[in-house]
Amino acid sequence: MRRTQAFIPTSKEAPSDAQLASHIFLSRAGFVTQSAAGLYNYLPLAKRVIKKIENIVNEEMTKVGAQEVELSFVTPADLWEESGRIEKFGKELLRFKDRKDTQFVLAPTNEEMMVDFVRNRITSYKNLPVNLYQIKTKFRDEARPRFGLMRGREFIMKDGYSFHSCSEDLDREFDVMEAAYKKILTRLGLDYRVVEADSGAIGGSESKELMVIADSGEDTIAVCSKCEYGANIEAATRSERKEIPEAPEAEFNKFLTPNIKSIDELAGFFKVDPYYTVKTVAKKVIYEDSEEIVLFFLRGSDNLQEVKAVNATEALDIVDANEEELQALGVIPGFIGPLDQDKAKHVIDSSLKNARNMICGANEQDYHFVGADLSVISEVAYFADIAEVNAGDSCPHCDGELNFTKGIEVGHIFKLGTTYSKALKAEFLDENGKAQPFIMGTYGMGISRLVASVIEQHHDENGCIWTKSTAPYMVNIMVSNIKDEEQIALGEKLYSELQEANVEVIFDDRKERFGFKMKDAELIGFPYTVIIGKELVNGNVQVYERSTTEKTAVSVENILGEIMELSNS
RNA sequence: CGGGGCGUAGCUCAGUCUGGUUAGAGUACCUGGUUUGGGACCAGGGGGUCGAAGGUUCGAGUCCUUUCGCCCCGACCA
Repeated sequence: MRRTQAFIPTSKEAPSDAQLASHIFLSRAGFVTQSAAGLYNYLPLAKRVIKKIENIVNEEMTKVGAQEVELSFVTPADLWEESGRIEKFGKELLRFKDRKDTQFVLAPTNEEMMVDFVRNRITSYKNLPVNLYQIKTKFRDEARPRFGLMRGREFIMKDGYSFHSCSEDLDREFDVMEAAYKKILTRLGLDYRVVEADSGAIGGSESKELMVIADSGEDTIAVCSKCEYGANIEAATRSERKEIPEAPEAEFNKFLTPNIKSIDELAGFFKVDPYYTVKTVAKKVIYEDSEEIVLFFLRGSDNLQEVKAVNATEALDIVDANEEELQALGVIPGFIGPLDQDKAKHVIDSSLKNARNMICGANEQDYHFVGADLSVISEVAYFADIAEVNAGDSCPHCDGELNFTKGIEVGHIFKLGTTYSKALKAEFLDENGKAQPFIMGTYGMGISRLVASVIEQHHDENGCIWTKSTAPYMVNIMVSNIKDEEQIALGEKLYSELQEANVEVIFDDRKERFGFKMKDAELIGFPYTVIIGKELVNGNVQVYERSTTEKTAVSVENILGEIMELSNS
């Protein structure tokens, strides 16, 4: 491509609302433009990058036997009613009617569609397993899209679905997909981590997320300092605390604690480690057709992990409870405790099972219990892991400690089981001629988010630094002085030679000065720029490497070979 | 959903509080010239229903009402 003919509108200034490096540089360098909140247009450079990523995904999927298909973007709403997800997905599902007044949704993911696609077409265990995927636009009407391509409402996602006749085969495929996803991210040149995850709105049992490590990531992940363990904070677990603070010694007693409501105040008042206090978090728990106040009890040293709380209560969502709701219930904020708790349904964190020497609310204005022994309710109360792990907690798998880091979720793989096949009555006949629901897995990867992730991980103050596998063009030929006929002639020659050799090359033949064109090349981030300029009098050109910002002189005779070598390495 | 901010040239913004010729700057763009190793300079030029609708006024970018759009913060520890 000749730069004079390319549609690459670069600019010095980013949109005022751009915050992230990827958003700023992808806008400035002429990759994307915004059309509305969370909606972006892809310019030619972005389209090239997307195709590169898609090709790598396709190659790796083909290697493991997954087959590419394409489902309609507009999907009948009744499939979503059939699975029950039309409620669960809520407003994120964009719904509309066609001219015949039939309800449709824009697909945010395609479990239902894919199950419908195979049901009654694959009917025998002999035709299993099968793994089908597509790479296509998805739409989720997010309450608050942000960060450019990172969290758009419309985005490109690879979504894959596998169908199995037994769970062992699903386990096998799950591992195959994990390995394939890792391969893809490695090929893209990304630093990532595979972590255990919550299954969220999709449903299912085991799931893992592929996280690109970046400070700007929206997810917090806990990673072990010693072993491979990593988990999204929503799902992270820990082993029992090893260094336990010295326990306060006190007989069971009710203590006057006027206006002592927070954990800080309580621990300070009794001069104990918050570990020995019981924290109460009151939430309103929302179910499909009802809601109620639930009290969550934790150690004072822990925080409630809301996703775990949602799972423990099997709720659709949980929101804060307000004072009035608590008063209506008859509980006394600040002095709520788990002992003799009969006012509200409650969940107790498993770290409190059989806990002794605890200080907790006495369910009475201005009173707390000291020396409480929770083993008395261990038989009757509902315990669950609802605590968020803290930095420094012990790894659940080894003796390392957990540290926090930020990640961008670019992939998520699930063992779905029969959730959808049962709901949609998608069955096959097994060896005994008996009808069984498909056992499913689902595997997502955010293609447009990967574009942004590459830049989040690879940029400097001057712009993008594309990895070789993602670069829109491998080489940029830059003629320093467009009036120098010798320079132009060499540029033209090299340009056609590289094209001939199938190197993706752009030829900056614009009538601009050296600095202008260099800044532009740095902003866009081509891996290599061949500078044809002042060194030419010595028979040399220079190769500028974007990732190191170093310029190396190469003789005119050797430049073609040098570039071929660099672009293939 | 709750709270806040902003809509003026392709882009980044000033002007709005305190209404008053023809609405500005930088940048980008076009023409000509100079320059040619880090977004250079000189001269000339094109580009605006001031988000939209309604109202107040002799007069509205500016004041009032409505509305649309975009962005940010929040959705936690009893």
